[in-house]
Amino acid sequence: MSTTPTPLSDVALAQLLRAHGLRATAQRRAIYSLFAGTANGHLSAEEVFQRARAQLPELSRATVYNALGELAEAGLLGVVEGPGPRQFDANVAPHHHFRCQRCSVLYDIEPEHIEMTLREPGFEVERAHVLLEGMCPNCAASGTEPPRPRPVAS
Amino acid sequence: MSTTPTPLSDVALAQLLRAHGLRATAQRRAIYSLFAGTANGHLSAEEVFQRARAQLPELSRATVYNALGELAEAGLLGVVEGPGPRQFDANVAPHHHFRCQRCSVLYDIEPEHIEMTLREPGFEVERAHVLLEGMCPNCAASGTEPPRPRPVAS
DNA sequence: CTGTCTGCAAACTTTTTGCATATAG
DNA sequence: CTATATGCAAAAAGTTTGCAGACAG
Repeated sequence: MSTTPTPLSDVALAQLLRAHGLRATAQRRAIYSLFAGTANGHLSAEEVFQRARAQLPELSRATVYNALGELAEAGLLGVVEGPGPRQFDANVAPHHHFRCQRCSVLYDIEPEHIEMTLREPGFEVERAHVLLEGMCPNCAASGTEPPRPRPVAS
Repeated sequence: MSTTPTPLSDVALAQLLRAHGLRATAQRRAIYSLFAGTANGHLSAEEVFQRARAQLPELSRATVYNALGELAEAGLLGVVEGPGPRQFDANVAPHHHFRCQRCSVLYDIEPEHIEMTLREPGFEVERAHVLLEGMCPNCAASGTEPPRPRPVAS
């Protein structure tokens, strides 16, 4: 469950970055490839820093924060605010989230799975984000174990 | 729009705090009364600190953070996470929020005004919070003015 | 009185910034 | 070659903690 996820070639990665107005540096490629490699990838800046440093030991936190900000601004990453550090999201399409109160894992919820109608005259809604909280299927299945604090980057 | 909102007597305030297992100190009364005085009150820890210090010059930030945490834990205040500092909310009942992208003001949205159905087997939803973003009636009315940064505590 | 709360200061976490150097295009 | 990005270090912003003294109940 944690072996070599490399669905995008380095070249394709570089093209993608350039297509979005960003220079294709080694750091940005390494950072973005972490997300491109994950289907349902939610990572904090610190997690990105730890993982990317495995490939680029020189990498600094400032660069990680800069790069994540630029990738988000370019529309290549989404941002999920919530308790604890900001989470960056490989899934750019509008969607919702479910945070498990037991294991803290953040799940994507496709917009089709939430039917929503708003009745509020005067408010021009541009975006809607639903944050669901409760018990995820995994934790619901594993009975009444003690809550784990926070999953660490593997 | 900013004059003497004191709908709860000091005594009632003290009783309320004690009823929730908290000692009724001057600091907690001052802090909680800021919220009790606002219908749609959303304040950050820093805003609370600034306003409450007007009544209690000795007040320290640590006490504000402690008190807000205790009030939230006691169920007297809600917490709204988002971009920027945590916001504390006088409205304890479950409800949603609308953040104006122009003026950054956070509005309460009553749950009745959002109809929502979730279809996700396996996930046991305990709470749902919708964050809407767009243009509030005020800003929509005032045409195309430049976006104000963030409203400061008056 | 006694346990809880406060104030102060210091530490901690997360994120941003300034500046000299390195590198993509 | 030049504008942009990086690394480092320092600072900013937000929040938590330890401890001695103060105060509610």
